[in-house]
Amino acid sequence: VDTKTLCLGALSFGDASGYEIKKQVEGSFGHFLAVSYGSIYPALNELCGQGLIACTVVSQDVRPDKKVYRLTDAGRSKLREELMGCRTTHKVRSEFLFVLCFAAMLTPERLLSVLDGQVEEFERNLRLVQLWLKRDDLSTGARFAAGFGDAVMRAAVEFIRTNKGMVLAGGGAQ
Amino acid sequence: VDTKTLCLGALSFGDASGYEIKKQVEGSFGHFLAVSYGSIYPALNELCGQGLIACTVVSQDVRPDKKVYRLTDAGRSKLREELMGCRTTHKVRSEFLFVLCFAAMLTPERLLSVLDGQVEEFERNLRLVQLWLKRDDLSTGARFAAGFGDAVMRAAVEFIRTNKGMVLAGGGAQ
DNA sequence: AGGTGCATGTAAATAGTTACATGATTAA
DNA sequence: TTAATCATGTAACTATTTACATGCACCT
Repeated sequence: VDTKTLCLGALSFGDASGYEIKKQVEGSFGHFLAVSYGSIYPALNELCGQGLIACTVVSQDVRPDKKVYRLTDAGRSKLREELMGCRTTHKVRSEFLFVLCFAAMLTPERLLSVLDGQVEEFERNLRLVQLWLKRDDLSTGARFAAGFGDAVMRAAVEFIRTNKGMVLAGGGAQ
Repeated sequence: VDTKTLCLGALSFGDASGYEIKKQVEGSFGHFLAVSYGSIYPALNELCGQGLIACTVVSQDVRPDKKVYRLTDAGRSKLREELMGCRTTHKVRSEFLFVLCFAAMLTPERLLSVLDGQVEEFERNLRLVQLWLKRDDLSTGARFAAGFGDAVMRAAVEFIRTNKGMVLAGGGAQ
């Protein structure tokens, strides 16, 4: 899923500006997708050029102007096509686990801060996901994705909690 | 963790060639790290030039020659330094969950194949991790990383199994 | 006085994958 | 005979992040 498809998907939930799409993605897809403005704005301009989305400039009295995009019929078709044909990989890239593989080379302080930091991050994401799950206008699919994150991150936190003692005792030479 | 640090880490477990490092990483770190030859070989050459690893060419009678690398003292220091100072992000990028968010736009066949495919992949990785966990020469840290993968992927498979019916019934309009 | 949020965008840097190139051996 | 395993490497391409540029309003 490149940024263009991500934008099409986000816009299928409702019209939005680039800024709003990023906020929305962080709030709902945050635990399994990342986006930056540097990729979102070029993607929106390209999609506009291809006629897959349409742009309306909205002047706001107190805030800066914004460009609100909406999905066209062609865009909706393109999204469906993409969803039907794309690969559906689930990739994890964890420097957290990599560093932990070498627990014996770390100081106990470092080990502790890495473990606690990761628990904190999972719990931050869990709160976001649970907030999301409370909404009653959620589609079955979106509910599945959020529930998946909830289940997996709960398991992760529980594992770290129960095995923290082991790694702290066994690691930390030096 | 860039590829260079990954190579230093892999070599801390024992001398190896680029080819062997990739196999080793796929077998043990596979569920949370990916590497390709296109990044491994340049990384090894660079590390060699910096004196962080040393190279010995081993001629084999029937197989092609190989370059076996070993960590130097400088390399081990560099690895420790890197492990002590680097950020420890845990990133998930899931096109699987993204596609599932739009379950209502997919055919039931597509939905079923995506769900089953993901379960299969998790189970493949679970088998690898469990094989790894059986080894008794495993450091506490490596055991933690493998156990984490085991716990999290188990939770993922269980979630998909128990919620497959829901998403199959609720999604698949069209 | 300074930080945060709103809002859009570009350019350079970073990092990585994919495809290609080569070639012998072994198992199905 | 066809594919897979062993083995190293390069070059082009793809994608994304980071840093920069700009600027007003609001809160502390």
